[in-house]
Amino acid sequence: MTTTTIESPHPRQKSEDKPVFAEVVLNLPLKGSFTYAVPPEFQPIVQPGFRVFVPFGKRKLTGYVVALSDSRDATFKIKDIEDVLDTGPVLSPEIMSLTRWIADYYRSSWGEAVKAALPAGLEDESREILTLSPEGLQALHSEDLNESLSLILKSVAQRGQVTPAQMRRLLKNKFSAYALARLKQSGWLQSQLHIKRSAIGYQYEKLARAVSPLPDPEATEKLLRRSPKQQAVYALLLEGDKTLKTLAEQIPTYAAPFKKLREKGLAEITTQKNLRESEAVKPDASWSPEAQLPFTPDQERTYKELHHSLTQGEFKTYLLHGVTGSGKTELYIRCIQKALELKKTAIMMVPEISLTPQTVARFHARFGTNVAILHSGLSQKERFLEWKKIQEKQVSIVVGARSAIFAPFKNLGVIVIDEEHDTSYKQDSSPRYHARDTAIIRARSENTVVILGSATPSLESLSNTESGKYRYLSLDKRVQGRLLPVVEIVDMQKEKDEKKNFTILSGRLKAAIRHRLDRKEQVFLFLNRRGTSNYIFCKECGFVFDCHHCSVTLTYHGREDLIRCHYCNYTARVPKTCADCQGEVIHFSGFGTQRLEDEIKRLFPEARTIRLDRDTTRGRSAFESMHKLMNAGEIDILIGTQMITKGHDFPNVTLVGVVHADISLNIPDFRSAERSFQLLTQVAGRAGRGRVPGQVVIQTHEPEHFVFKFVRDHDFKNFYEKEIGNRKKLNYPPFTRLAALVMECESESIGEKATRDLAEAMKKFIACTKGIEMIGPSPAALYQIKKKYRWHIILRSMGSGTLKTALDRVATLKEFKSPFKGKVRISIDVDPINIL
DNA sequence: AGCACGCCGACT
DNA sequence: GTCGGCGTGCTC
Repeated sequence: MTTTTIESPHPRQKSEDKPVFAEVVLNLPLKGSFTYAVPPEFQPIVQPGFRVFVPFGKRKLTGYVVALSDSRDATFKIKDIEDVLDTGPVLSPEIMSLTRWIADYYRSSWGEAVKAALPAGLEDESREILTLSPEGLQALHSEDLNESLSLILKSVAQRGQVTPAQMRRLLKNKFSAYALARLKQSGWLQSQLHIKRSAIGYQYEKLARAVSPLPDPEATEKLLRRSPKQQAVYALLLEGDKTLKTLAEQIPTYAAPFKKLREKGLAEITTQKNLRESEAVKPDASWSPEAQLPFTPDQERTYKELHHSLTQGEFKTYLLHGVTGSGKTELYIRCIQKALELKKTAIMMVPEISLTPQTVARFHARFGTNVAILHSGLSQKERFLEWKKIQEKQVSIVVGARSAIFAPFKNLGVIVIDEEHDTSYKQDSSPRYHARDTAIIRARSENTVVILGSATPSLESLSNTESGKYRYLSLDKRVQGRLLPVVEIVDMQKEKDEKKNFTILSGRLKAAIRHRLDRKEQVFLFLNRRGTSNYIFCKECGFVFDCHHCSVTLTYHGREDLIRCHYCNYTARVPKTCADCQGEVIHFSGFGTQRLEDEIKRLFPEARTIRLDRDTTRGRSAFESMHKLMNAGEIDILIGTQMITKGHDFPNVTLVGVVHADISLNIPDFRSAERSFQLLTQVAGRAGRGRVPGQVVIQTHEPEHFVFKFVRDHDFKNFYEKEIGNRKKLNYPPFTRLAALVMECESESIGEKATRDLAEAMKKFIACTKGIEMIGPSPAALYQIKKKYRWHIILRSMGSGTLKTALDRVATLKEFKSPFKGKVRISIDVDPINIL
């Protein structure tokens, strides 16, 4: 379909007397929609869900039509929609209501939420392009100009054309908007509005055509008399414009004669813009679906229940709790198969880092070309094409990370969320939505089954099974009777005191590595590098200082020599001795995978060692080659961060070493124990998935911490009981709801003042509002990120309703709306997953 | 978010 | 008196 043959699936009745207005939302942090008039030529076309190009202030932007109406508020002047960018709605009613919920719940604008739901790069924008006029050029050489004027003129002269944004970047603080305005006024600079059309949604095609008006037949005859080939081509063009492709099909040797025709001025080439079409998915003839794996009785029992809900087509959320290797994926696949049998569609979500070629291959093996894949490794164009496959119903399944929840499916049958506890499901920029919770909202309005799967469910989800919101299902046996790994905890404090071993590796872990190397088995060493802030602990007993009110590890501030709670701002001098045993206290300073690698190479020079983390891994190809090497047995020791703990299956890894478990344990966050349990269980699950039972060695300075006991015993149930008790005692989620206000500012003093002012203003009404509480303000745990200082204020309430009311109130405060000359940025994170 | 307008101190 | 910084308010 080209832009010239616009059709609407539901042509709207065109009425002469009633003007049509469109409510348009924009990808700007602006609440509310804007009303535009729909010019008559667009009236039969435009529907809610269409993208339109609209003038907005001095700019032109892509907007999304959310509603049509025939009346309007007469309080402002109304502009016309300038262009319609689609031939059909890109937003279904389902996605529109989902994005509206996101905007409302996570406090972004509707347009921002819509932007998150569509593949990136679709938006057209206008931008201003500046060029130098002849007078300007002359002035640059002859006139006596001040610095800011001449700098601007020079920058334009140098590059031919510049956008204001480029100029700002070029001249930094020497740039003056005022000077630019004057230059434009004087006519020395010319400004033009260029519309930058997104290349993603369109494709351009070369078109051959006869030059019109046609020269008189006699002249043409004369020109072509002696060249039958040219005549043939020309005759074809007279029938109508031809793409070069069709021309080639009809006359394979068209090129030379066509060139002659152009030289003779009879033909020309133009470019036509078409809406990009996705290539039809070609069924792979050689492909046949891989056989189903037989179910264990456990799986069979679980499936029976899921099957029931699937065939009922009801909204129901299941939490599938199954240890690593218990066959969750096979269950997901069967449920998806069931949905397809029912002529429905399916969304399969996995954490970004689990979306490995292995995972993808598994789905391709079972569903062939019926699967679209959405992951961050795709280019914008590839991503758009995958999205288009879904939109055009060429596929019925999507496998993808967070944004797959917006897959434009109709008739959704099941949404699977694997590793539901994974924190990557929460987007960390606006709109800060949680894909799991968004999935449940979507499922509710589309009567769909949701399956949340995890070996280590989040406390939130598990407590939802207790309240009856979710249905709990468990798979507690590993398929083929595989054994759970044997977990040992090594006390690194003792290692130092008793064995005088001050290196990274304990004697126990070294011996274990040696043993595995001798047996030609593989070793995986895990080091969590997300230990950004320093903490204080006792050298003698390993006691870590934490806040009594918040149960959050206190962070050490070297500059002021203080320790501080990043929730409630409790501050204290660094204690001289340990509160527990009077021992000497020191502060933690970390080491990374690089140092671990050096150490390993020194200790085991003969072993083939590879390190995989953000520094050594660029792109997915590094993963793939690592994977091949591992499975070919070309690597003995793999050193890595969290990146390699998911979605990879290494059957010959029999030893997993967690080098420094304390890092995740002491992240100043109330969820650090839960995180650590999940992480350690996950990492341990990497050991011994083949025939050989696995061994796990965890090194820590706090062997007494309750998390380790439960990790060692593979005891999720009791971990949950213990941790949920802690949460209840301290009033944390899932017993309460949180929202974090995050202030960011380049100036420390201004930011501090703005934060204090906002907190004061909030205190006034929080104090007299029931069921809501303010924690902080305090400097953020990550106090400085990219030259910006950060603070936060946490709001805690009993229910999400109270929280919403309070946030609505906050949004009206002038301290929130215009925080200090616009230098301070305030964002709201509802249901924050990392308060750092 | 971006952009214009308008107020005020600083200096050719 | 102009220049240029910066806060304020608006965008259908």
